[in-house]
Amino acid sequence: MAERRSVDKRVTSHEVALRAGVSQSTVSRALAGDPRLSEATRLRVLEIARSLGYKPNAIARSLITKRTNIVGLVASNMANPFYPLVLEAFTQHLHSLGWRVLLFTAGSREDVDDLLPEVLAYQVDGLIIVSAAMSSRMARECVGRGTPVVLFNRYVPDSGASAVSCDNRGGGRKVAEALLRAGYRRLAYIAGREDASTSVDRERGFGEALLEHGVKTWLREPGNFSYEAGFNAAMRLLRLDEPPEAIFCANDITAIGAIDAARKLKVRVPEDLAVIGFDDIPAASWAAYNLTTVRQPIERMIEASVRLLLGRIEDPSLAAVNEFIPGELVRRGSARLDVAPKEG
Amino acid sequence: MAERRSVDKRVTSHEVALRAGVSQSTVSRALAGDPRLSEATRLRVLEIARSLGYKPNAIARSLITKRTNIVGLVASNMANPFYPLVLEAFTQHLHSLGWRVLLFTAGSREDVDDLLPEVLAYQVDGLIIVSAAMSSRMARECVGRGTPVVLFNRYVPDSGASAVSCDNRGGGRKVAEALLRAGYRRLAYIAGREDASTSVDRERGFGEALLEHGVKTWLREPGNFSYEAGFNAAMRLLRLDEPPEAIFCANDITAIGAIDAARKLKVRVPEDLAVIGFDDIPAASWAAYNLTTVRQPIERMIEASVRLLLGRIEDPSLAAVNEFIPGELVRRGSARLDVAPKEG
DNA sequence: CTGAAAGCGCTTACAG
DNA sequence: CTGAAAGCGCTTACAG
Repeated sequence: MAERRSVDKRVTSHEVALRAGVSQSTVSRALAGDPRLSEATRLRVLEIARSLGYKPNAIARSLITKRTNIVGLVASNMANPFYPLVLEAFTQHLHSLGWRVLLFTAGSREDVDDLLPEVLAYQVDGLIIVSAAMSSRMARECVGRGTPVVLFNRYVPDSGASAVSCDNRGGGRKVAEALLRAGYRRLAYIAGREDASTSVDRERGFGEALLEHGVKTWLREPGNFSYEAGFNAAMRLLRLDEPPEAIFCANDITAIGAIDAARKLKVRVPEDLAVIGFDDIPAASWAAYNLTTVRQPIERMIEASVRLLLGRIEDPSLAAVNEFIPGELVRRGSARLDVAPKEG
Repeated sequence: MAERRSVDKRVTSHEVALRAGVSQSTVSRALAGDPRLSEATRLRVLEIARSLGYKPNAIARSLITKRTNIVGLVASNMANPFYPLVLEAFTQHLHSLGWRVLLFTAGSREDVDDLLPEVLAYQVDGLIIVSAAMSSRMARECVGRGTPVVLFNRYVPDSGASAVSCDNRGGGRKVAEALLRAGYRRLAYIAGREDASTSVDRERGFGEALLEHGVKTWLREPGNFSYEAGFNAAMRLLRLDEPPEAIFCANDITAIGAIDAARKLKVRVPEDLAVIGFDDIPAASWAAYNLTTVRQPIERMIEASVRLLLGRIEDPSLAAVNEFIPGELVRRGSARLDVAPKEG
């Protein structure tokens, strides 16, 4: 056997055909399960394919079918434990449906715009963009090539992209109403990034509900969805001459930082201060925090996103759709929502 | 314009060639930056390509070059905040080098084995498997097709796969030695999954060092790397007639659960109990936990993994390599390592 | 029921 | 400096 072997020993349908004594087309048909093939040939080809470890080259198939069965997933902000959960749920859901995921990370709309041409070069059949927007130019580009887009926890009206989001505004309202009902009056909001619709919408719902109930003013601190921002913002709030009785935070990590700041200042939670977050990440239910929060319905949001995306991949004539899925207020120990507060 | 337009408007090199009045090969060369092309044609072609929004089809290119520039990344255990960080670092590092990431999730060796044929069908140039192993059969399969594999925080000797891992055994030793030096004697280990080399090696190093210093026995509880497992295991340990003075946990999440259990039982950390973790996830430095832990050097581990993988992609004759990178003991508030404990 | 052939959109020797 | 042609590994009309 002085025969030269190529370095890479990937087996092709031609080799299978050779050994099976059939044409290459027949091999292709056997693996595709074409019903026209005779049982005998099909079994023989399959057996030989198996013994050689043959699997059709998905790249070659994609070129001819013009379908890669790949979804591009643009993720962001892995420092917030909510998003790894989203990422994992997306990949598992898509895999179970036979799809592959090409992963990218991008923090801002600009990153997304820079990245998208690279993603599109790989001919992804669809695009999921988590928690980041895109320019209308790039949105048009996607529409132009017929690549459907779903925005997750973001929306860009008239972009041609579908969007699935937690009802952040409604969530903010629920928090405001629960706090008011429990007698809290002096309230504060610690924001996330100002360019994030999640934070903006949560704040908007919160403020609207306060106004509707006659509460005209409240405190506000900027933030960026991080523990440190929550810690520092709460420090500033709690050192005020008239500190807030309750703080609503743009997300759970921020709320956790706020709780630690309160403890550092010997402000008791919930006796002296109520803290409410948004997301319901695993740490929210850790005993040290026991955080009251608005739970984002991850499973429903993922399910809706995938349904909308695959629907438009199958039928490109479908219109873009926006879905807002309500979150649920999860009552734990960081706020006394069922009784009037101490001085209420 | 009653002309029919195809649904998908992806532009090809042929269209660019047509408009530029050159051959399709010339378009390909212009975009590849072939130096033989005249400046004039190159610029003209590039300008037309730009105006049409043309980008070469990476799938077609891959078919001919037999290189996809895609790395398959098999991730696991997103519930442990350490791994999203790893995932993000990998994608960013690979992207900056011009590589794409095809993402899969798998919890066990069996999952990996089931998944790998799908990954390989996409002709990935290399494979990174995070925190899970693979059968030697699949490892052989990868070697056979010339697809290099790097295992991250796992190793499979003689598999042909490279491996990069934190020096878990050394980390366990450091913890044991620091505790003994500080005077702790009655010690415990809360394990992770028994099939995880990370947990096994940490425990081994811990036990070895104890034995070498004459400590012959210690307590042990099973676990699974989760908060709940840490909480429950610590509950059992602390209710013992002679509870441990210090608990070393297989990872940070487990340690955080253990701290919360201690607090629930009014056992003070670190006064009555030292708790030490492994990973140094962000939550380890949250004020509520202030966890002493062994930091895994993520950046160095990622850098080494990518270097080993790409090295073997460029030169398949390179041998598989195992690298163990030392972790650093980060001293925070959950253990008194610089003084003898109360009753020491 | 099966095969020969075309073609997906590129890259890259081979010519000139 | 540029073009015509082959070919990557498939799928899928088109024949028979």
